[in-house]
Amino acid sequence: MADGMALTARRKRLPPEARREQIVDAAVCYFAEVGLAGTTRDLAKRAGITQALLYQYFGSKAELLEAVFARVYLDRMSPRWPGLITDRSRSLRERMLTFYAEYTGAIFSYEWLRIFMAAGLAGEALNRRYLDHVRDVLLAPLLEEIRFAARPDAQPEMEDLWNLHGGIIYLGIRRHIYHLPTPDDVMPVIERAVDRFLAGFAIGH
Amino acid sequence: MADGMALTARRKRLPPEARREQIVDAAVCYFAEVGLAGTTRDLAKRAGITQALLYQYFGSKAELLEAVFARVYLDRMSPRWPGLITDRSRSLRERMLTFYAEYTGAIFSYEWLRIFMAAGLAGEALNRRYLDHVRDVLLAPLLEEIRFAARPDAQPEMEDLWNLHGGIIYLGIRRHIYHLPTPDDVMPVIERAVDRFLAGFAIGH
DNA sequence: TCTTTAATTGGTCAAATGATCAACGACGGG
DNA sequence: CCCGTCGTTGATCATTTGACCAATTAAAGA
Repeated sequence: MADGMALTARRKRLPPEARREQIVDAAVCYFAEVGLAGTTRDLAKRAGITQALLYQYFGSKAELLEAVFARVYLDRMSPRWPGLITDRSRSLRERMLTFYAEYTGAIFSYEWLRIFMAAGLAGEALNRRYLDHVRDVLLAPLLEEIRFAARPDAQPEMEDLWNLHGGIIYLGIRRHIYHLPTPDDVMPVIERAVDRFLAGFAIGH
Repeated sequence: MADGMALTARRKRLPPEARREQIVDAAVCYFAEVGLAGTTRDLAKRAGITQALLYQYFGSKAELLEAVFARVYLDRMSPRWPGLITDRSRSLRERMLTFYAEYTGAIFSYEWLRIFMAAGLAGEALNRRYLDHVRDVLLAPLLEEIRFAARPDAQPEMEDLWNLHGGIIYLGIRRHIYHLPTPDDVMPVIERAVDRFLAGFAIGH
């Protein structure tokens, strides 16, 4: 019946840039779901193109995965965060809550968490570079701010900050890696965690 | 020269149970390193046996992986922990520190963490069952204990406990999944985290 | 020592997979 | 309306991989 309609949908011609975008989009979704060992054929089928076309835009599967990594990580690290963290015109608590609201808003996605974890297991250097960046650009300044606000006899270490950070990230891991039920709104949990953390270093609101 | 010696080493005949054990041991190590998509041939090579021999002991790769999961998870959940957690003759802080010392001692291994994470990504139901067990048998009783000790106006929720738990587990993830440097001794970090947590609910030592 | 048992192996098959290429055909320019 | 460009496709190749089986041989019992 609708045969004519369905058949006319085949062989759509796209400008290279648009096609490339479409492939990377589909690849992000596909590899997040089935893991980095997913096949180029399944990916092509899901993207509605032929497998051969993938190799028109990417020289190899590894090259395609590079594009996937770039897409997933790029622009998910807001350049505003370092400035936000060190803005002493706002209370430290307020800064931390705003930061973690935006940060979890950026990375608590099915695609990001699963591809990041898969890349970690695969030994991709990308993860270490990313987390080094998190430590140097976000956590280190934040540690400075907390130390500045904390009593001299209760100074936190970087490991304490990783502990706070990990407790928050673990929420996303439970949700997207293990498929366990988690609160729809993560902010109340994060708020309490930040409050406990700051109180632990004798920092009031 | 040493040819005779080297050649006599080939084709060692083992009793089935011992050979099976050896295969599972090698498989745990191998799959933890390369991921669950590792090949039976590489595994066999590493185990010093032929690939065909794997199929003498396991009907399929999936069945072998089942044995790997069983090996990794079995007996890593001590039956002593529930009793330890609810033993009110000891201080809550002491119980929590003892528990997390033993718990991290049990699961902070390269093999456990990586296979557990890979299984989670692969969608194995095992992970959910394991974490449900952790919640029901360990965290739920622990939550009861903390609520008992906490002030009525500062009662923790399960999500707060997951937050503490996650912050601790994240240490192992950084170490074994992301290969990032972490403290050799995790207990000082855990001790401070537990202390902040308890203080947050107005529980003294 | 001889026989029997079964643990182990080399060889092989079928399917899956990454990668390649000649040919097709949709689109824009003349 | 025709033509040339190039995005796209179907077919195909070389490996890899899970799985299987007949032949081999180490080890135990008579």
